[in-house]
Amino acid sequence: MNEKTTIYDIAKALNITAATVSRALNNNPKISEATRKLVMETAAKMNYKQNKLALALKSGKSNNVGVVVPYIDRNFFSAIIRGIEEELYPLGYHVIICQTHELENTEIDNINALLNAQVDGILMSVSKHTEQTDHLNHVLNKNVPLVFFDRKKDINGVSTVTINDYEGGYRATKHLIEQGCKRIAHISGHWALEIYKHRFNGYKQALLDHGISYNKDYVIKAKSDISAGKKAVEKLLKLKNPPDAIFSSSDYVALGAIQELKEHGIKIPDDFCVVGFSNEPFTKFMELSITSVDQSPLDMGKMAAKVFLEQVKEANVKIEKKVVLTPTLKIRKSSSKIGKK
Amino acid sequence: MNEKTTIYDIAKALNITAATVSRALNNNPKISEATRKLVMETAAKMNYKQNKLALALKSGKSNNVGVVVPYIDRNFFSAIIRGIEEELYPLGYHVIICQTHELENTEIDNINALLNAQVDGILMSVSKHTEQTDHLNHVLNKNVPLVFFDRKKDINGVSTVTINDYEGGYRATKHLIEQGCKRIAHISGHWALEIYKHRFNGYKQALLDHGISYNKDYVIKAKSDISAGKKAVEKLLKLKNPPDAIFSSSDYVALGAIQELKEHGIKIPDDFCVVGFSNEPFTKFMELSITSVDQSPLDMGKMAAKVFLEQVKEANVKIEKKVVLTPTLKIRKSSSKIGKK
DNA sequence: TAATTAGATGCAATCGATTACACGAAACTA
DNA sequence: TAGTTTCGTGTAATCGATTGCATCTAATTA
Repeated sequence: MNEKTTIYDIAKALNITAATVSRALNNNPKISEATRKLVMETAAKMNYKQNKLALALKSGKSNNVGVVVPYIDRNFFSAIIRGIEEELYPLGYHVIICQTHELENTEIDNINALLNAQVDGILMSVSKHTEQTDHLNHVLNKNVPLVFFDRKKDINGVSTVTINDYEGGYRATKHLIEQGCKRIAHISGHWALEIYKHRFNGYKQALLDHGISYNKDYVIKAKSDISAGKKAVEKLLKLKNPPDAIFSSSDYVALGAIQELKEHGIKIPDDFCVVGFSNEPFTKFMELSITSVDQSPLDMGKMAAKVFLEQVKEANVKIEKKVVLTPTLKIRKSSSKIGKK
Repeated sequence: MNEKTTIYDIAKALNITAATVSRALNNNPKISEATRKLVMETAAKMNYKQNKLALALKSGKSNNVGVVVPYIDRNFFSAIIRGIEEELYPLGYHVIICQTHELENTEIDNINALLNAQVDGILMSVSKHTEQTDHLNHVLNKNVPLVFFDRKKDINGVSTVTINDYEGGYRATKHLIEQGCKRIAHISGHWALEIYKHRFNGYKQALLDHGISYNKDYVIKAKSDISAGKKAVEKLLKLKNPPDAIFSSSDYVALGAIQELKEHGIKIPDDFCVVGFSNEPFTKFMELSITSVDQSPLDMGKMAAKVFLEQVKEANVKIEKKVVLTPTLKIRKSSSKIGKK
């Protein structure tokens, strides 16, 4: 029962041409009302479904977009994907998802695979370890719309959707200062990603703007996981003049830091405040909920999709749009000295 | 610079036929070594990339599989997707993701869209509110391999990958009994999903097997969110003889329950034990970490992919495979009366 | 009534790759 | 040397839908 109805089957059944069937189904005005109705009914009766592949081959449009992220099972990225999907699905697009695992080669493979699959566009967050840009230029040469979100490379003609990481760092730090913290440390990430530089810059500027001098010893670069957070705290506590607060560029690091601080019997937020970054779901769920910078990933995804759609619309014009979203500070217990009940 | 090389371009450049080029690229033994080499080199030079759409149309295989889940941004599902991807990517498949938001109509739309896109198979977890099965039978009629994971419908000829929910419920409950809990309540989910029935059955049987009588008042059906957990606890605590433990079919409900219990000044795990289900990441991160039943979503995804691949391989034979994975109980603080340090 | 025109449909090429079949030339067999 | 293989390529159809151009009929116009 391999039921597969094509326009030829319909044509044969009605003793007309496939061309006529095609026109009728597409509401071409050249077709008589009678024929159109007849074709429509027969198509429904025969359970006809348009073969998108044939259409794609003919039109050169696959109605698929590729989304490339480091990991799919991180809330931040899956929420972005969800945003993209919500925006694109109603328009008939499908989303093909790839993960790079932060590997440059995997990223290159993915991009090539997506191009072979004739996707109509690629939305991506570049991998931490990507240095080359040949594969990205290749996308542009093929005239396939490319949009970066969150993590970007500076390539001419590519639109980006990011958050203002500087502002995020600034606000988080300012908040800690307002809580009365005097010696604020910062745990950063891999500086190959400029997002971490920006967060650091915001941190530094907030200190200076409030008359606090910047102390190099208070800044640590670390991986984005719990154990890195623990190690960082160990190191910080050994300083002559240990800090009384941490602004971390990662929620996982913030969590590890908190765990380690507790081990040392340090009371949070009374004696030590902690702020994370990303607003991962768990930060809210903890008994000692963690203050964090929200990146509104859902909006970021939607915005990236919209930028892509604009590019599709204006295929002739070269658009280079830079959308910067403003992050929000979610203040929770881990940094709420003031106004504690 | 719209560089798009086809086999015809290569053919023209070498003054041979596209057929020969195609054969050379596919290592057809009928082609002379000299020609093959020449074609290969020219293809590389001209930056040729096979058009998968044309191939798909010709072969009837798109090398895309559809994955349908209720939500993409729940760890359980995104981890499954990751598992599927890891298994299928190396074989050249791409994954097209759809979410139903638990809506039957959206599910139907998604399935139809995937069929139109000529996917080679559909892997799915059915929506909570799906009652019809027409759209699913339609998939089978088109001879498109269908695999259910986690949530299934009983349809003849469809393979499934699930966990043994009964066993999960049984082990969780047995564990609570071993901790000395006497009055164990159970918070279940929407019984339209048989997974919840099975977990309940496991719970009930564990009680009976250990000489504890089953008390209907201890069982509450609730949605899978935090507030539902709070409400359920409120209700349970009002009973004449309130319970001293909860086995919840959801981690979110377990979390809500714990929050509410704390509000009532009840000490966990000393006076009350709680076990959740799904092993969501946050259960591990809490200071009072939550015991939970792990469903190994990564393995589930991989297994679903493998079952799909088998079906593709044996396209002529009808395979109906039922894989049941055994869940693991992750014992954490929320239920560790014994052996507490 | 003859000529023009609008309306509806058919014809055939196209998108890019694959492949059964045909064919010519070289090599081998008897 | 005539007959048979073998080898390497070319020819053309195919997958399903779209579309510019040609064609035919019927209706309108002069």
